[in-house]
Amino acid sequence: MERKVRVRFAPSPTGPLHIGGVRTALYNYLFAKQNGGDFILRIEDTDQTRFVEGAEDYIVESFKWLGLKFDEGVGIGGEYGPYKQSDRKELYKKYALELVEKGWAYYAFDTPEELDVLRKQYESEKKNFQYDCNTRKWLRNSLSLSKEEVEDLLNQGVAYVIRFKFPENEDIHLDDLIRGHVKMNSSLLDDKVLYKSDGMPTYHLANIVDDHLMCISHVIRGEEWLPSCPLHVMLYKAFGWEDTMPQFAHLPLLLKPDGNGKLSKRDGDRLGFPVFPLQWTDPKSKEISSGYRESGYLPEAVINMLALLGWNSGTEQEIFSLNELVAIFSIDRISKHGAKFDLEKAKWFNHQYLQKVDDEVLAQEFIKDLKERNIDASLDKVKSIVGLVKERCNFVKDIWDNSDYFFMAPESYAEKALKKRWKEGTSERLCIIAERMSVIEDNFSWADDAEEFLMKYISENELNMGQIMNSIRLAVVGDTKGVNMVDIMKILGKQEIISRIKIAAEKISL
RNA sequence: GCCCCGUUCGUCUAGUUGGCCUAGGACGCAAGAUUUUCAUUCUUGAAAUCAGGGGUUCGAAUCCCCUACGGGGUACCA
Repeated sequence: MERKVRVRFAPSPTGPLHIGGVRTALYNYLFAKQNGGDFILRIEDTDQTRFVEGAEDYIVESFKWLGLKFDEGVGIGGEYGPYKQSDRKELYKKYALELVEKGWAYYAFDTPEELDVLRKQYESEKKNFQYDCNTRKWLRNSLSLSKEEVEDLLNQGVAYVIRFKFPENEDIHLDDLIRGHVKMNSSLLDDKVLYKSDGMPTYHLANIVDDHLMCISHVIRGEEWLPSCPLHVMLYKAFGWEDTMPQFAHLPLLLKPDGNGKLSKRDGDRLGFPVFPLQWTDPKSKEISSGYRESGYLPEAVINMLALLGWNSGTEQEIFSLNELVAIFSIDRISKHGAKFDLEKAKWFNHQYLQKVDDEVLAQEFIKDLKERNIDASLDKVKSIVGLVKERCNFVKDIWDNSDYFFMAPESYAEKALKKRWKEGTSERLCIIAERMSVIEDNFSWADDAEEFLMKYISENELNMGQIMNSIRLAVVGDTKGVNMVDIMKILGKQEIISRIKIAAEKISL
């Protein structure tokens, strides 16, 4: 029977949400929506020592910004709650005990310190210590100790953990939606702790219990879980839940743009791009990590960029809206190898999306930048300026560099441009032009009339256009950059243009 | 060390049932065109002996084996 598709994104609130995590969530979302399924947010906070203040809110806020909506979960609710594992704490012990009873798990009384000593000792002999089918025979657990001894220890309240008991020499098979068939031998696997001495389950137990209880149909998660997947498969078997075991899909990781290893927080700071969706301030160190949102990325661009990092549609289309992605996404087109993050391409995506944003929206954003520079300008004016310059921008914050001359007269003139554009006689000629232009009637067609006049002036004096227009541009803009000269004249107006020309003619002497 | 996963232009990738691949696209890069400037845009180009070596086959990027390299895991972290 076809099961309803239900997937979950299950971060642990140990800090800001990593961009790789966002991609995992995105793929879950796309898969769920494509199949008319549910997308669930579960918070996995079973490690109390790593809890970070504000991380949970950060996660919720991030998805809000990205526009990925959960159907169920923390902050939303749903029939299968609670969705935070610390709120489900009481539930897990029963399942751990069930496994002990069935002979799939056992109590272990070894302290972390004791195990640490063993690990070090093995290491010094260039061997690897593992709590497994061989070593458990002589370690302190309910398999090696007598029933009475175990009961005594339990009654005395001695700290214990519950470990999974891997059968000896058994091949464990799993079919991964991305990797295909994977086989591992149980003798190589260690008896993972399922239930910790602090009364909390580990990831492995909580994950399987919750996925089962929440009727999860597909587990789409990072590749770092692939090695422990055989344990998860065995847990389903041990509980007798094989029939409803979810299908697994292990995603390749996001890698550093340079060098090796997976993308980390440090790389972002080092290479100048965000690794987190939103800016994050570490509550303890107060260290600030940049976010996509604060860096000026549009959520749609981030989504699109992430979707194409390790997946492609098989067509040559690269720009996709969320809904288009939902329609066309497929797990079997996810690549198997890690992907290096590409900052340039990320910028390109943002450029594409910035062009689609309405001029008025852009203008409103840009007005905030202007206010910070103590510049007041009408929305209408800013709107037309934005319309002219946005195609040269990747981000809203680029607008200023491409339009500053609309808001202030040049204070200096670019040296290189001067050398190239300002020849002997230029100043004198511009004086004449300014005089003649001041006669032109100052109405809505002023700029066009001015252009017409300039053309005539150029041909009458047998000059070439570049000489004149470029020197005017230099006078008005202060550099060789800028949009079409007539458009600049239109927006700046007659008085301002003439004044800037006169000032330049005066200031610049060769 | 051991286990698992991977390896096509600098980067993201197409290539999925071997032949239409003299390996395609995108980002970036270079050149040219347009723009009187800068940028955009457009066109063209450079860029992968398909990690290397062995097989299988009439034929392999595509199948098999080995090696190398990369990634992940190896916690009472997730």
